[in-house]
Amino acid sequence: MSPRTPAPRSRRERPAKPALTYEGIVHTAVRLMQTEGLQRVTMRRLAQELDTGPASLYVYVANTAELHAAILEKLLGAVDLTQATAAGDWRRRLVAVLDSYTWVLFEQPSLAQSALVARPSGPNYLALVEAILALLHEGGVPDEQAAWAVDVLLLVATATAAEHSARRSADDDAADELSYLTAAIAGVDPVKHPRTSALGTDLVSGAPRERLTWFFHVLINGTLATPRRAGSPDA
Amino acid sequence: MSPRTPAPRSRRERPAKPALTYEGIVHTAVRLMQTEGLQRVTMRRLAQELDTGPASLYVYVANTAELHAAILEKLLGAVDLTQATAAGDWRRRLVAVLDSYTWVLFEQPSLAQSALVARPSGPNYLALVEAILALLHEGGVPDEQAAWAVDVLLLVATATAAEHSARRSADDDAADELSYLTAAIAGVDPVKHPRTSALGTDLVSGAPRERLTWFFHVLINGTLATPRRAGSPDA
DNA sequence: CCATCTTATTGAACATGTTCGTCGGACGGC
DNA sequence: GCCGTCCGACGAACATGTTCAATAAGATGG
Repeated sequence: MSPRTPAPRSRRERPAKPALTYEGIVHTAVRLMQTEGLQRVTMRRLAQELDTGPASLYVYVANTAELHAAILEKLLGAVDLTQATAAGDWRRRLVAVLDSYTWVLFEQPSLAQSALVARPSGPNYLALVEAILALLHEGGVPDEQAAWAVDVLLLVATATAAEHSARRSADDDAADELSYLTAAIAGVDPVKHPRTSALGTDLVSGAPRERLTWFFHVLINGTLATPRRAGSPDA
Repeated sequence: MSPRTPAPRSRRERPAKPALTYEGIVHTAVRLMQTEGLQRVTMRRLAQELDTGPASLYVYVANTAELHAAILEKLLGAVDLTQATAAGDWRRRLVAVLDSYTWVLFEQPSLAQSALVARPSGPNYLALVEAILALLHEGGVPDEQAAWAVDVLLLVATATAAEHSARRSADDDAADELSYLTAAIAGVDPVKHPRTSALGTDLVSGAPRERLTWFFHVLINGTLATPRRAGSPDA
């Protein structure tokens, strides 16, 4: 807005600046993301927006990953948790909640990446955990298993989204198949790697979301079938 | 080796330089990692080691993540795949292979993080995939499900390791419990979040490796119980 | 044997994350 | 009301990833 910073005099002697706050920083970061895109939400750009220097932010935020995790936490407010208390099959409702979570992540895959190393722990995240735990409880999953199940469920969802943070080629859809993996599988030696060769492109095929839904069902079924102490139910 | 670059004259007019190669770059990167630690394996440091500029590396490697993924691929040579063809319960052997994989990752968690966004696709990785597929086949897992199961299995292992790339506090073991999550769970409202409150510290307890082993069993059992088309076996 | 073209290479530049020593104001004790 | 202490804020600095236009070397064609 300012047609070039009016006076380059030291910020130190500005009269009344609204004093930095964690909440203020995160709020500004979210707004910046919505207006200019996530890749513009850098420490420096954010500091500029707050009319200060980058170093000042480090008093409230440990690093960029934590900042991004804080943004994600805010975005998690958009996750639809109404299914948690709705009627119907609990599995379907649980998958619905997880799907809603992944919608948010797939919009901003690089946030998912940050969330892996600096997990959010704000109210929206806790509400999500609570909803999943309630659904698992409703499904008769023992507490011990539910505590870890919620972990894997969110881990798989988050990691799957994070995987897509590299794929960018926005225009050409055919280009996303140029992955080295696809090429490597195609040129594999059928003698040394019979199974890989037999499955071929099945290994890399399938829409991401379809896969993820299957993953969720695997985890739910597996949780029901796997007590904490013994490794497998029939071993 | 050179006791301080003898002559700082332009590299351009050096006589015979061994010509950059992808293999050479990765080999040097691995050596550098073993001698100086992973955090020293930067584009600039690596270029310096190869007596060239950083830009030259980008002809062979797309970015740092891909470089790190290439390093991991080399390290995967240490994964013990002998269990794949051994005798005994296939589940136990499958978990043994996956455990061996995670040992490598837990040594260098930040490599796991890179591997999430830029998956390795070299011979060692393919051998690992082949081994897992063979074991799933031996267990009677249908091909369609096996193709996706190998994906989740490796995803969970990799993501779990990546989660640990932040935890650093090498000396004080008690400090790793200062995670915001733990605090958030402790101070949760029992009325709004009954399930979370009930489980309490169970949500964050458990040795990482014990958890991961349980995850593996969940995935194996779940894969056996979850066909590709229908969501759940009893729905 | 020379002209031309392709391609790897490179130096320089820019934006970023993060740290450090210092400074200034606010707050509490007297 | 004064002073000393403490802590947040800040400017500057350094290392990093990544891009780009220019250049040299080798291949190709005549």
